[in-house]
Amino acid sequence: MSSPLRIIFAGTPEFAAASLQALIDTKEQNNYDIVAVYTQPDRPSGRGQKLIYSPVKQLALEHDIEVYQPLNFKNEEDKAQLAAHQADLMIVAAYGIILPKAVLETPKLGCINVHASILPRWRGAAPINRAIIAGDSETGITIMQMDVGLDTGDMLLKATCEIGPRDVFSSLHDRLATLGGEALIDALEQLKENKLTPEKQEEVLTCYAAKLTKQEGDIDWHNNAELIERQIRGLSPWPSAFTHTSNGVMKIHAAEPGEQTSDTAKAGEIIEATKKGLVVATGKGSVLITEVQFSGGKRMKVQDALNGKNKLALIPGLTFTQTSSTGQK
RNA sequence: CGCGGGAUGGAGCAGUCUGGUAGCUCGUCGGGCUCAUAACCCGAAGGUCGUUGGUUCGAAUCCGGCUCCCGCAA
Repeated sequence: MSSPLRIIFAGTPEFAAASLQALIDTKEQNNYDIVAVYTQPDRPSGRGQKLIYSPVKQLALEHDIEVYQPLNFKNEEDKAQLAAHQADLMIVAAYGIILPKAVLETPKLGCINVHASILPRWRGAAPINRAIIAGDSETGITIMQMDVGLDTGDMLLKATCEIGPRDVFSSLHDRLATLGGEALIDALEQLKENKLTPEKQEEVLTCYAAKLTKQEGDIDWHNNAELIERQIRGLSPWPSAFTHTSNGVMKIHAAEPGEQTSDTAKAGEIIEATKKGLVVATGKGSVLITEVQFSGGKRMKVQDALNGKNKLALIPGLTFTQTSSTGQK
């Protein structure tokens, strides 16, 4: 084996950290040299005003890898600094910063991206959530050569993964994160041997995974049960599906298709409240809500919620409402 | 100093204002009833009340410091 592959890694959240971890785990045997890690600048987030290090930054620090956090790559200094690493390759995973052409062309082998969907379906920011919400039965990881467009580059390698009927964002995310790391290593090894064949994305099949907004979580109980149930599973734990109860806003973290239906119940009405969960009527069919969270409290099983102070808001016959139907933002 | 809620047996909560025997709904374990059960009946175990200092004859409760958790907002 010749000189090590000089790699720059760029990523921010947990999903990206899994890929970085995979690189770290295999760098000895595969001869990788992770010369720098790029991640978004620390921002005051969370409560208070604490600066939280991104998962990628934390991992990099644990392994004594240099971390860079430029705002963007618009100024020459940042570009020069990037070039100074003399990298062969830059790996980007959920970095969250647009890379201009000049940056993409800086490393000898360019930049490759770990994307959490089977492209060209679900280009963009929230592919995992969108796949669940749309009811896809399969998704996966695409490793691609980046170009100036948003997830439009040529595809190098794909790995698929099923979406189960009970999958919520977090469960699918974790599986994809692991799969992403594996696919990345796989791709790198094949790249070294020149075995990858770039494949163009078929334009007609593309669709974009738009960013999630808080408002999308506001459940319209007039929709049919399947749609609502997917909305709940795809948005948990953030921004999370929610509804209004007699006791304030209630987030809903997990749900399954309901078995019971009622001819008389209005959309949003609680039909049944048992240990198994809350059966709620919708425009068509019902959903079984199994995990909820009230303001100020932790998420909990419906079974537990029925024991405590919020039980009065969960009595059969009461109706959940959507924000827009009651007025106000 | 962004706003606010919270920490009490394994879980969810009450009790705190007005200091004085640790309470509720579940779960767990044992027993009973039943063709059977996630149902019902009887019984039991399980808590230094987040931490620390103070006030008091006496603190879950009043006062001060600290830690952690969560909602909103970003």
